[in-house]
Amino acid sequence: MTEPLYRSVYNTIVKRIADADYVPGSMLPSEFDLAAELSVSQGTARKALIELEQKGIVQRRQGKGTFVTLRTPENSLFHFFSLRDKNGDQVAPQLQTETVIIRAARKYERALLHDQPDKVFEITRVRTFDGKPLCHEKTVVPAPLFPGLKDRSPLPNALYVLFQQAYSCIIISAEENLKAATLDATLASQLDVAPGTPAIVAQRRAFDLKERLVELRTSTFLTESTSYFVDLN
Amino acid sequence: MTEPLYRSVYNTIVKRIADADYVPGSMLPSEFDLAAELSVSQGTARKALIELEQKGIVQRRQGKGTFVTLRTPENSLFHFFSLRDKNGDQVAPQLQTETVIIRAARKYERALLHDQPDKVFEITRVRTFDGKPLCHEKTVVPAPLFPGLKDRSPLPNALYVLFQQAYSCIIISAEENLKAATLDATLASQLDVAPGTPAIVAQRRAFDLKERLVELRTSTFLTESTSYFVDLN
DNA sequence: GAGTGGTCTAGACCACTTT
DNA sequence: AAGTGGTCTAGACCACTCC
Repeated sequence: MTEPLYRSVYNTIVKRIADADYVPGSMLPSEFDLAAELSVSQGTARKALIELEQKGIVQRRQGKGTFVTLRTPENSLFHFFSLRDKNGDQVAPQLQTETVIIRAARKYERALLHDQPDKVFEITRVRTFDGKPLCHEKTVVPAPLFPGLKDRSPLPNALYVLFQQAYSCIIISAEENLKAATLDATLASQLDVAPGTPAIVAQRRAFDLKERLVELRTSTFLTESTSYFVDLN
Repeated sequence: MTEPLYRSVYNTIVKRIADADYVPGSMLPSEFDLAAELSVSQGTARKALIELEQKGIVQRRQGKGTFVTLRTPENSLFHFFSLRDKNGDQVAPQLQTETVIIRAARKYERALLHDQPDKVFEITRVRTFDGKPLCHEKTVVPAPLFPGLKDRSPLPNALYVLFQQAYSCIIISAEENLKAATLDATLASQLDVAPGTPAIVAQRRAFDLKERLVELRTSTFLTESTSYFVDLN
């Protein structure tokens, strides 16, 4: 075996979460119990748990236990919505409008998304902040992964909370590619600004616990009173 | 003592790097030697070293040793320049023009920068990629921290390499706030595009090993053939 | 072969949370 | 008081690098 022991412990726990043996918000067995069950030392179980915490898959709290990360509107925002206001505080936008349709996947969507879906849901939303439109989002997800999604509209503000609670799909990480653009007439009118207003356009790819690409999202942000925050390390 | 032992080991090592007892590129004492010297167990020294590696301050290589991170043009680019081309590959821009001046610090610069400098160096550069202008950067650093900087012009492509080698100032982390804008006539002509072209404007704050804010930078990126990549975790 | 970091163990004690 | 994770120790053996 070239694979370290703690890695197999890690993988075992990931599998159990993916299989809903351990559900979000619940407590994992203690380090001692996990170690005994998997026939490793407590230190080895601990190392696996620490890596799981660093990946954001579990959360550890001294005196309480280790818990499967529960996506809440708050932490979902914190991890996956990077706009800050002029004071550097996180922006909490409101949902204004939403449309959900099901349609055939475009060729590139089929090629990229998990399991090469023939059909996808397309969720289009406009969010506001301080009473003014702030961003336009077009989210595309594989239809087979989220049966009945359309019937749930209006969807909650934080999609990833729904994905986790209703579909056991836990979003762990995402990448965005940003470009600058000027708004065309259509988008400008939806965001209630003049055509030609500059905006940041973000192309997102989001991955779940099994490292499957389960979402493509195009967000268009106005940056007059907010900015997109990036931490470089 | 509320501070854990490994943290004081960590701080001791950071201090030694800041004081140039350990210089970039050189090997630290082994875990065993550090532990003996500081009267802790090997495991505790190890924990400090692992944290230093996660912060990017040292690099560990099995069989070889632990080394103080050396900023090279390559890794400096990798960590602090997030533009990707259409294939998702890192963009390596060339330097086109550069001006360095020394001037009085503006009020907000004096308030933000380390040690509230009265004078600052302002470095203005245009970078190209594939033969075309790609970005305009205005970098402001405290003059007292970088004596004689102006006389070194033309500065190397990667400023942080110079900061480290010539001034023992090791940049560890940075934050950027991004906005979208349309270029005014001046910037547009410098980047050889039409006025009104959309661009991403990034306001950077860079911090060194001692967590001092030592640089303010405003970068203006064209995003026609590149995009600004962000990893969300 | 000698020296380095990487993995793994077994045990101790501390700090925090809940009952 | 009991149970959790957090720190710390002391030791073993493995994998990799260099001479």
